[in-house]
Amino acid sequence: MGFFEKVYEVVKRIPKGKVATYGQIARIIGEPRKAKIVGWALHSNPYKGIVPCHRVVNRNGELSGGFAFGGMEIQRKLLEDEGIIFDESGRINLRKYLRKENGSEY
DNA sequence: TAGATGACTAATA
DNA sequence: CTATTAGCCATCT
Repeated sequence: MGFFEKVYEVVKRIPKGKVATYGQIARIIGEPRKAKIVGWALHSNPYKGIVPCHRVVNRNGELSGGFAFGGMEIQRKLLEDEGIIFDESGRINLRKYLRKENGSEY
């Protein structure tokens, strides 16, 4: 299984109402240095509709910014629908929403 | 083959 | 928390 596939698997496992960082995902997979590659995996050709890219944020708790999957506004709306609150700076409370690394089999 | 790029992170101030 | 610097590595040109 390639690195990309692993990324997709992990992202798909993010529970609703929670988020994960790129570094977090990379760590779960077992390659903490490839945080950037995780971003790459999502940017390149994610399984549209299968991988919840909107739940993946950077370590600041901020969303991707540039292109996402239809627009930043949609992304924010989706997260809000899942119960995630954005602060005035357009960021989310990682303390509360960051997903924990449950028993990963990777 | 080499150099530049980027949906990043950790360390430091 | 913000800003800056350096390290990282698969892809692109």
